[in-house]
Amino acid sequence: MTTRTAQPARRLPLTRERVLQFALELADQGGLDALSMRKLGQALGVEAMAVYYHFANKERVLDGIVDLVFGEIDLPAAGADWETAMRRRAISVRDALARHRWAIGLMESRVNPGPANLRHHDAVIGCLRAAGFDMAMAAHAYSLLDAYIYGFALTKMNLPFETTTDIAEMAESMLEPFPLGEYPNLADFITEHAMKPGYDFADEFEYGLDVILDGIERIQDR
Amino acid sequence: MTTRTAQPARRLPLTRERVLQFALELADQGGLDALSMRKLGQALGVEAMAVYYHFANKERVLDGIVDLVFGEIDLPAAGADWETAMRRRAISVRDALARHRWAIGLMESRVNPGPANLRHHDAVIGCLRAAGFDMAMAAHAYSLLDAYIYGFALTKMNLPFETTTDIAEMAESMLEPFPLGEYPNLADFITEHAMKPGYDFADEFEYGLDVILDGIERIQDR
DNA sequence: CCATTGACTATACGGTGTAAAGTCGGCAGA
DNA sequence: TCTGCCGACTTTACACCGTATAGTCAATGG
Repeated sequence: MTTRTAQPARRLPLTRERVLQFALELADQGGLDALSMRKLGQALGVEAMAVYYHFANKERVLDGIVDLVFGEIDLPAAGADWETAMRRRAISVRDALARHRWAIGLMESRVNPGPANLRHHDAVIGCLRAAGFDMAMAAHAYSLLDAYIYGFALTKMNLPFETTTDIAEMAESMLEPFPLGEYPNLADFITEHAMKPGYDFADEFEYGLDVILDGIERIQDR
Repeated sequence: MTTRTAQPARRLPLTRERVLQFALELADQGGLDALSMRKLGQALGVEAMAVYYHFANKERVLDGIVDLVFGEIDLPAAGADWETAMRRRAISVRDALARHRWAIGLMESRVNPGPANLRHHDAVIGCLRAAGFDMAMAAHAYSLLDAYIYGFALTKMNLPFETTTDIAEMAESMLEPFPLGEYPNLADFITEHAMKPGYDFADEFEYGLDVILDGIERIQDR
């Protein structure tokens, strides 16, 4: 009996799936900075270079976890009308980006899109086309919606506050280095609106989304 | 006569302004990767650590060049109606982000906004308020417009093609690893629309912008 | 039994931001 | 004129990063 049988499978072997799973977890917990090849190796119980046996470079790892995020997004349902389908998809993207804030700058810039990514694009275009959009109009609608969705996530991403009192502190520290009254409209906005109880910037998302969907609908109905 | 007078001012002394000017140039020419403290020092004819005498850390340098970009954006004109003022501002932001692609992820995430940044926000809010928007509606409009503007810049930023033939090559290499016909709608979209001569994704910007402005106007008119 | 090979490790290189200490010329006061 | 200070910059060092290259070693097939 060798020591090998005494400790069978003391470590799971590396697979692409296992690597991506741990990479996703690292990024989710500590942002992209926390996802270094060395830390990834350590999390897997392996040297950093072992990952390079399964992935050509770090960029391919990023490709992989971005496609995992795409896989979490609900595809537009086939049965529903385009407007509710697009609305639900938009919220699903927003939610996925909220769960994976590190992904916001990466989702749109993949040179090697994965299958979930392509399937997602295919389904959205298919939904719009099935609803009677011609190609140009489908392009307009898709471009407009995605710019808004990703842009909202981007502007919301690093908001350094969650609560109303956080906003107050933040605003004060931002305006503090400048003469009082230098930015009267901004000051008004903060005191009269952003600091009001019940205000949550995240609520703006659906408001703007509906403005866009209504605008597209009016053009399409003409 | 010393050698000192023979070579007076052989190097300009460092100032915050000069550092930021060179930092901006480095970022414009080679992206954020090209802006390291060592390269910045080298461009200034100085050791990297010299910059730290004028800036607490690299983040403060980034704060500085982001505010230079904000300074390039046209403030909404006071005289014009809100819709043309917002339209011109949006295009001005789009142009500034096109000149400084590296800035796209940074503009919205500054914890220490500079004066140009704050002045910009103040002017936009002031323009909307002067046009009769109440605070909530001004917040809706501003949030919607900026999400779209920055989102469009983000989705357009890393598009790896400029010409129609580039699109064809790109699309082929993207779909090549997958079975033919796996993504029929996407394939249709590319062949029937994106590859048509005269198509330019950048044109989508103003289309979507007008949909949004019209939508806001209709709400405001009610 | 031996050669091969798949999966991983070890080492090294050039890069990063930045803390800490050292240098040095010009200037203020005695 | 000498002295001590101090602003502006340099030197050195550390811990990290992605990754090229070479080495190790158990399992496997002939």
